[in-house]
Amino acid sequence: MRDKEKVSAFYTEHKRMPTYEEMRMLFSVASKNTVAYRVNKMLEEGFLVKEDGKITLAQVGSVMVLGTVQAGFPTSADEDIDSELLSLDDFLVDKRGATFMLEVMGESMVEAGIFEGDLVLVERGKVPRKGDIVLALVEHEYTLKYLDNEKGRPVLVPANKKFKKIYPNPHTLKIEAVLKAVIRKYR
Amino acid sequence: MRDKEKVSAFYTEHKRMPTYEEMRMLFSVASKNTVAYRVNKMLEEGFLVKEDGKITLAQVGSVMVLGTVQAGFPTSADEDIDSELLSLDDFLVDKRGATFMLEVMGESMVEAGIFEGDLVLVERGKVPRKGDIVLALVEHEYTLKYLDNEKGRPVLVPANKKFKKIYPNPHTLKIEAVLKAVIRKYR
DNA sequence: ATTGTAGTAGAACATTTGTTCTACTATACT
DNA sequence: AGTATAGTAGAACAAATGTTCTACTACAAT
Repeated sequence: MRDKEKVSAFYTEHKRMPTYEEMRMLFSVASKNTVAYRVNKMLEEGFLVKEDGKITLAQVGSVMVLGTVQAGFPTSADEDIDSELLSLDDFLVDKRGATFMLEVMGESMVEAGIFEGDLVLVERGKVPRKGDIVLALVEHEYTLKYLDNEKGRPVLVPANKKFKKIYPNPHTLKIEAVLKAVIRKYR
Repeated sequence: MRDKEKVSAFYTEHKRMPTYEEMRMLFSVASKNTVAYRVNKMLEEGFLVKEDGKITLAQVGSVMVLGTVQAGFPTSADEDIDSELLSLDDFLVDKRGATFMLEVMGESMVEAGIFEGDLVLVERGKVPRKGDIVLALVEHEYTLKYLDNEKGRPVLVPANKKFKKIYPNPHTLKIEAVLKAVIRKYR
């Protein structure tokens, strides 16, 4: 395992950068200067960056972003694919503290590709627009529906032909949050 | 904004904990001891933890995990919902460096709730099992299909009635990766 | 064989870190 | 009024941090 991977692994495990002393042990070297030497290289390569005198990873993320499914992996000849690293937290969460994860119950949004058991990320306080999928409170029940309007009145539209549109009382209707993302996790 | 939020915000922005001096400025206090005093409280409350003499956030994450959609938000009377914080990176990525994100092209998996434009997280090197959705290389083209077998021979099964099963040559079939998650992101 | 270069080692160094001490202030309680 | 108590301030502190210096080694190039 190369230095870079060790540093990355340390960061993922401890949620912070290793100190020079810790790197000295990670790299299995005897001198702190050797660490400084290698750290400098990583700085030059752009793998690490220095901000306010503190050394940090240039890219904190956990997934490599490739192109499309059809394109697949870059011809695996060159083994180290150093495309962009992405943090899913940064990618999917705009407003920390206002973003919540809920599990989907029911089949009312199957045609929108939202199945029972899926996880949804919703953001509170976001202004809902027509066409958004929203988490609404109707008749003391929370439900996930498309938001639309007919003649100025809000309508909650399910994405399942078997379900009916809901015409809630505009005054009691409460849009709790707006859908930001759907996540389906496999084993 | 309370201390905790300031520390969290600093962490999200800088990907590291603030030093005492930085906290002193964040909290707008004059003495470093005041910082130590408040840090101690946060340690007692369990908001921060000390590992190897280093202070870190007890929970590094960006989304609050709630129950089901039906349950919705805890009766918003008590405004600060301090349920568990989750990091999507930790949640969705097992093997850092072996996990890739690709964009879905085509409609061959719509019935599995995987639409064109969705993002998939795949893991390389994972041993594929029957029933998994896999990223396979057939006829020099990458494709996303269910993996099954008939009479010991591998079959790639689309989740769309309009598409046909694929019976690839077992010797040339290459399973590049296994599907770990599907992500659909809205505006 | 000599020269050059990349990497390592070990020590010395100035800063900065987190900690600890005493002292002061404000507020609430009796 | 007096007395706790929680919070802040400022200074002093030891320990650890990242940096810098010189010296040594191994290998490659000419």
